[in-house]
Amino acid sequence: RLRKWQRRIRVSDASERNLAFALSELDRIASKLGLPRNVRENAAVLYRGAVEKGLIRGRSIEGVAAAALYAACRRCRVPRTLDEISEASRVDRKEIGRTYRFLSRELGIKLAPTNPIDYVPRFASELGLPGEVESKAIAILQKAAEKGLTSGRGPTGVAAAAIYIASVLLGNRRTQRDVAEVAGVTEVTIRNRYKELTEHLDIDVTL
Amino acid sequence: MNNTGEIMEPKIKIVNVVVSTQIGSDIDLEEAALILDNAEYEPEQFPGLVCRLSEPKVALLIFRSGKVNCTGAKSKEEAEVAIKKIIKELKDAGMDIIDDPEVKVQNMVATADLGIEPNLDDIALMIEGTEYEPEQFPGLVYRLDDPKVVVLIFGSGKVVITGLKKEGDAEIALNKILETLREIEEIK
DNA sequence: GCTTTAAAAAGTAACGT
DNA sequence: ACGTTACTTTCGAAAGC
Repeated sequence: RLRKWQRRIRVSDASERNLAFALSELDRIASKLGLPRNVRENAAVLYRGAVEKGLIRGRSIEGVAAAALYAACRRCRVPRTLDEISEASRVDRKEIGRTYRFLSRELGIKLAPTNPIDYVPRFASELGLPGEVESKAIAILQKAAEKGLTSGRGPTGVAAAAIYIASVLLGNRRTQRDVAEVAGVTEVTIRNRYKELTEHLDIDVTL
Repeated sequence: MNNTGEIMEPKIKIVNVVVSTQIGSDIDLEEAALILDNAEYEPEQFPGLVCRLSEPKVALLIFRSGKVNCTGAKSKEEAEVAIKKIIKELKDAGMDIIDDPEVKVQNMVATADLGIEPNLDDIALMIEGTEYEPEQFPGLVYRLDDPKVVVLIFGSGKVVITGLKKEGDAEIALNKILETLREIEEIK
C-alpha cells in the first residue's frame, strides 16, 4: 500500500542518487585524466551494466566506477595504469584491480592483455616527439612482440624503452629520465628493456 | 644425447607444504609463548601464536582452540616432525596436549619447467579462465578444474602449481597444461 | 575482506654504495 | 652502475574483526 509505495520511491530515489553520484565520479576521474568522451561513455555503460546485474553489492561506488573506467580505457585502447586510475580516484589500486577482474568476469568482458603499443601515442606526445619517432617506436614494439620480448614485462616499461630508442635513432633524443617520468617507470627498468631490445633486435644505438 | 628419452620433463619439486591438525583445546597461548623458544604472540595483531623452528625450517601457528597450522615444510613428513617437536616441548612443560594428532595436508606448492617458452598472450586470448596482467604480475594465472589447482605460467616456461592436496596432481596438471599448449600451437 | 605463515616463479621498485 | 632487500601473484587453514 502506501508504505510499500513510499519504500519504492525511497529505493528508486537512492538508486538514482547513487547512479548520479557514480556518473559524476566517472566524469571527475575522467576529466582529471584527460580522457575522451567515448571512454567516459564506455565506462558509464559498464557501470550501468554492473548496476543492472547487482554487482555493486558489497563494493564501493567509487571502486566500481574506477574499475569501469580502467576497463573502458583498455577497451578504447587508451590505457591508463592502475596507479594512474588509483591516484585520480583515491581508490586503492588493489581494490581497482580486484573489482576490474570481477567486472570483466561477471559482465563477460574479455580484454586482451594491454598492448605496449597503446601507450606510445600518449607518452610520445607528452615528450613532444614527432610522428616519425612514434612510428619507429611502434615498429620496434611489433618486432619485439614477434620475438617474445614483451611477454611478462610491464607494458609501460617496454613502451618507454622503445620510445627512448626511437628518439635516439631519429635524432630527437629524450633522456631516460624524462621518458621514465612520463611512463611512470624507473630509469633502471628502461635500461633493462633497452638492453634487451637492442641486443635481440640488432639495433645499433651508437651515441 | 639423453639416454632416458624425452619424458623426463615433469621434474616437479614440492617447495612448500601446509598442514593443519589439533593438539588440544583451550590452549593458554601466553603460557605456550613462554615455553616455546622462538614464539611470538600478539593477539592484537593476530589471534594465533607464531613459532618458527629451524629444524625442520617451518613456521607453526597455534590457536587457542588447539588448532595448529604448519607451513614451510618440504613434505608432510617434515611437517609431522615439526608438530611432534612442539608437542613434546609443551607436554614436558606440563600442558595438556594430544600425543600424535592426525595431520591433514591443506595445500602444497610445487615448481616445474614446461621445457618450452610459451606465448602468454596467446594463452590469455585462447584459454578461458586465465588471467594475465603483465602490468601487475609477470605470470599468467591458470585455474584448472579437474585437479583443482592454480598454475602460474611464466614466459620462461617455469611454472608454479599451488592449491595441491595430493602430490600426484601436480604431474596431472602439468600434462594438461602441456596438452593445452600443444592444441594452441595446432590452431595457430 | 583483512590480519599471519611459508615458498616458488620474473618483473619492478627503492634503498645503499 | 651495481647489489641487496622487498614488494607484486597464487593457495589453504586457523580466530576474530
